[in-house]
Amino acid sequence: MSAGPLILVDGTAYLYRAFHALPELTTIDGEPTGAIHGVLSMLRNLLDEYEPRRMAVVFDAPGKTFRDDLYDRYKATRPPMPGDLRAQIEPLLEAIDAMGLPVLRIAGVEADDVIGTLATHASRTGQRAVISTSDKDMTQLVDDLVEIVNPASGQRLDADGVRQKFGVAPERIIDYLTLVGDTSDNIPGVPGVGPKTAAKWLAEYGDLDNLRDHAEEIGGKVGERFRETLDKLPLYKALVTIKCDVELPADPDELVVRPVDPARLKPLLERLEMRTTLDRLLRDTGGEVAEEPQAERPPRYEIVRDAARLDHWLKKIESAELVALDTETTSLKYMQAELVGISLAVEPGEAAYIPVAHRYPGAPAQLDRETVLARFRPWLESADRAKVGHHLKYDAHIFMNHGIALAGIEHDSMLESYVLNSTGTRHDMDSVAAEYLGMRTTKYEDIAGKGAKQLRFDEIDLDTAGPYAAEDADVTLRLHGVLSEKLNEAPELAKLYEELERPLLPVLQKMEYTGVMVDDAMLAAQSRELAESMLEVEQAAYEAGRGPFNLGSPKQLQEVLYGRLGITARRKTPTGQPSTSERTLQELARDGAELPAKVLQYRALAKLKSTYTDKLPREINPRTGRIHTSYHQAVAATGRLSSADPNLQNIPIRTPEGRRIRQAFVAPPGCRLLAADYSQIELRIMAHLSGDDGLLVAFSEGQDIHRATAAEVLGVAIDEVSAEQRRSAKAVNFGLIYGMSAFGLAAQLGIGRTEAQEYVDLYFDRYPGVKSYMDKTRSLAREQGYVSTLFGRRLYLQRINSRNVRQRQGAERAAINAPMQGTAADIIKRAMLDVDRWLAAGAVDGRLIMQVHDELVLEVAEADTPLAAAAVKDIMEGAAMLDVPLRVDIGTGPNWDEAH
DNA sequence: CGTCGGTCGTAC
DNA sequence: GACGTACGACCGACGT
Repeated sequence: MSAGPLILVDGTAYLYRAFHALPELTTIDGEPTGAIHGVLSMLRNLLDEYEPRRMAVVFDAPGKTFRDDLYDRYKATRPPMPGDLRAQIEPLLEAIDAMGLPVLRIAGVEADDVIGTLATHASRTGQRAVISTSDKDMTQLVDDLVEIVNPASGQRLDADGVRQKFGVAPERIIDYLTLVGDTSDNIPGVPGVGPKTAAKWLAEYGDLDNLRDHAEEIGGKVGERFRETLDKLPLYKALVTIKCDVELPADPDELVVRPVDPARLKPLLERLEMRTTLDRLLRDTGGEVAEEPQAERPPRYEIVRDAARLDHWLKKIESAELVALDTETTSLKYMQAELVGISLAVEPGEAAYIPVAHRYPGAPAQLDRETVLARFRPWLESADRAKVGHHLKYDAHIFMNHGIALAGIEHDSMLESYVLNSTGTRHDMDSVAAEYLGMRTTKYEDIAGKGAKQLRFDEIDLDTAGPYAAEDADVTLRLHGVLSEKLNEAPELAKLYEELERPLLPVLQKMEYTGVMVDDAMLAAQSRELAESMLEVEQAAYEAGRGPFNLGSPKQLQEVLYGRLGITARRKTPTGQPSTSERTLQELARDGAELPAKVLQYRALAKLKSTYTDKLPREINPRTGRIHTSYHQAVAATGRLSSADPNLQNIPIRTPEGRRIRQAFVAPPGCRLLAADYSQIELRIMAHLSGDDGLLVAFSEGQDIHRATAAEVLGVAIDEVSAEQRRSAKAVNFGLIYGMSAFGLAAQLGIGRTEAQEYVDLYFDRYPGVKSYMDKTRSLAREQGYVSTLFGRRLYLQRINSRNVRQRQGAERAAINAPMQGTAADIIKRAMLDVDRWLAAGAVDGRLIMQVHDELVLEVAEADTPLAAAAVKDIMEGAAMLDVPLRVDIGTGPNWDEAH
């Protein structure tokens, strides 16, 4: 057998420790995962520490053991296993097995016994073993070759350690435990005898047998007790003795650590929302990950550093049908990134990296960046030379930074992956390659390090950087091969990709590059005002809270509120803590509590300041004086865009104080901002998709939809609907879009649950088409596992048939919402393409600058504003032909606030 | 001193 | 016992 000890893990002890030591965790759908997290993390530490070749993770089997037969009170004081823990066992075992670690669970005995048997076997055959457990009973197994390590402290116990800790040798631990007993197993031992006495007696008399023979010699009360317990001692001894001759299902020598099985581990840990753990496990095992059978020869990656080879590759790409293209740069921030190198691949397994700006001590000579770009320019700017990339929007930005307008963006494998299945995987290249090629690609972190000492790409050694960079192009080409084939098998999706997502890419690139002008002086002034207000509110809060504390800390607030002030908690967070959420505070404030009101004010101010007025000025590019967000095109499950760095899709509007921030989004001199937003687009889509007559009529007659709903459902005349009634109807309308329950509606409106249910019933009674549409959507989702938008975009719902009620209901709500949210996303994307095309035709001087889900913002030359407003309205309203009209509200102004 | 999960809050 | 989709700030625990 090999070197290195056999590692024996007390899985049951791990499990309980993880469950009790860690906060409760659940997935978004409520599946408990805390213990799984804990156990996997402990296992990972163990693997890091020992890098074992042989190992067993041992768990108690469910059901009775021989000890229960011996002693009917065995473990009788132990509460039954909590349901939240029990539920985690099966997935945990599955995960450990998928990690390649042998799992043992043998009926009729406990984990201790299996471990005892294995440790004894190891020791007898001259092998070392390490037992990882926090259970002191196991110390009886320690000998010259077997030691124990505590998973929490990392403390190791060999025979000497046991002697030090317990005052007896490992061979005497059984006797020791017999005397002392074990409360957790409900073994009383000798009353009055604790660790000290037991150790003293054993030191004096050697072992338990000899001690019994001299029972009469022991004086005092404790001697009496000992003599009273004598007849029970054999039973106790049998109970504390670990059984070392368990019949094992397999040869202990077969407990070999296997490679991780990503195909099993990935879906499981993704379901459990343990992506970080997953990434670590896959990374840790590195080369040991089960390899897909290597089809062809190893890839050939070339680093191009001279003119002759550059010519060679230029010729190659000129004649190639499709070329995979990737750039390496100095930064992820596209507006400040500079080109460091270009990667190309023309056929799978054959790629080149052309470094142009690696700068580190001893860097070899490279081709000059300007020369290379000049040579590449015609090809890069040619619409006839087809390129494929992974996230080419970024590369387009980089070339733009060097004055090159990338054209011929034929394919983007990130968008292909997104259209195929928006939720099955993340869409970064490493994830997509793992998913569709079964490949573990080199990650940036792998070559650049991470954290503060992460290198910029131009600082990375060419011998390291070259193969990585070339691999990116190679993998992109291979991915496109697989993904385009899959897309062609689903014509609806292919169309969506070809006609919507792919053409949108350059439109977004232009929007980002243009950016939006922001008045930083105005934001700075707002920051100062906010700071003043915060100071006032803060003082008032300290007074109300009877002393200062960190207003930004929910935890401290919780202590002050429910501790110091003794307010009764009326709400709990999902983790069982008394809640300090806005809702809760609002309720408390309404009841007259002073502190909650102040905290709410403070929070609102702090949010505005830190997230917006402080943050946005820092995001202004000094070169352009503008903010350049990133629109993520492959993130949202429903097909929406998202915006980040900074997020321009959550700029406040609802409150007057927040709304002021929009005044800082301005048009440059000579221009106006034009904001155009779809009115009630999701409800209109609901009307269209459901075909409900009542809704269709209401919309085609141009009625105020919430008012119309209130009138219809409550049976009042449309001009007699009160504000309160309209508010309720609005909540119902929005609730429907979100797949709401009566419970949720009740919470939203602050009414009783039955009342809410009556409202919902009444609604469905009046709008039967909506009811049947919802039912149909749910059943369709169950049957096919996905739902579709009007334009064929699919959203797969992994959990739609889950046995877990909460998970399933969550998926059902997503199923209801996705067609409406997704169709709206499709429509505005179509509108963006149309508006862009119209702008490109040059009738007006204007640019698209923002998209906020149902709103487009343009910057237009002052003189062109009326024309642009009319045209944009027409284009957007005509972006889709539904059974109800699309309505667009248009506004213009010097800033975003006034354009509404 | 960074990372990460939890909680909260902004938008549509 | 949660009405959908996002991004991101802050806190506090934890690991280096």
